[in-house]
Amino acid sequence: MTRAPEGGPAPEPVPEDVLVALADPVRRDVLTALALEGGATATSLAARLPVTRQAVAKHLAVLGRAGLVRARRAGREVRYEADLRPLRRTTRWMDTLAARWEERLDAIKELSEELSEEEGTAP
Amino acid sequence: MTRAPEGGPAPEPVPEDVLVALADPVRRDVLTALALEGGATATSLAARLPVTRQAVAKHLAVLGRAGLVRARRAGREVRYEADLRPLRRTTRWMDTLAARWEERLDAIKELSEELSEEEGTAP
DNA sequence: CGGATGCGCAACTCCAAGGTTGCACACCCG
DNA sequence: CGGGTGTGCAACCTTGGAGTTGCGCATCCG
Repeated sequence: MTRAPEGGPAPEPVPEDVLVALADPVRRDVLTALALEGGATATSLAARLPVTRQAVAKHLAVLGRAGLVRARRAGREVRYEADLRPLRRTTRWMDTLAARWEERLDAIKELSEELSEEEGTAP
Repeated sequence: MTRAPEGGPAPEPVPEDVLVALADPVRRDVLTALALEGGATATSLAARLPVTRQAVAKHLAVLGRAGLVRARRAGREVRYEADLRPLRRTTRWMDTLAARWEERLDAIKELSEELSEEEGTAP
């Protein structure tokens, strides 16, 4: 689930959501377990984590909102699987930002050096 | 400051701290402003943000704990500068994790397909 | 059929993060 | 020297995130 089927305009997961999702240690553990076991239910996850099933369910909802997890109903149980594409997208987003910022910082540094030269390295 | 001078064993900033730091929108704005202007004080940052100077100071402390920001005292004011290296380190860390997980997921998928074949594509 | 088993929803508690105000101290400058 | 400016620290308030318990409903299986 994680969202009502055909309910709203389906807010696309943005990199910010991924950052929020990964900021929590329990959520990281959930995602790790999901990736290592290739899918699990909220109940089975709660068994190997120090929290209750409901807590896990909430974390899965957050991960789902970030697009990192997809739910699949199988009979009476709900199987969750990890989707790592948003993660990749987020790292690329961060790298792009970092590149832009570094470029900017270099430009500023260079500019300030030029100013120092023009003024004869004045104090 | 951001840490007592010669106080403890100096807890090294880990990728988790970076995730926590970047999970907050105000903190992202602070870091952005710092990168675009090449350094600023808590007061000047508070001027262009919808929060008080003290709030900015707390955010700068969090960013500092993640290693994303360094403080430099200049007379009576404290100039903060962005350090993007922890950011780069974090994206690489995340990419490595993603790669490991994807590898694992592929292996599981392949395994389950083999099992299906052995059983004659049973339902 | 009837008891397990698994989920979802709702109400409630708890605490830390984010934010503010107030004040004292250090510093620069006219 | 004295006022203006910039910081740091501490107390305090408020909100939302994280977690739990309790209950009702659906589904599987002996």
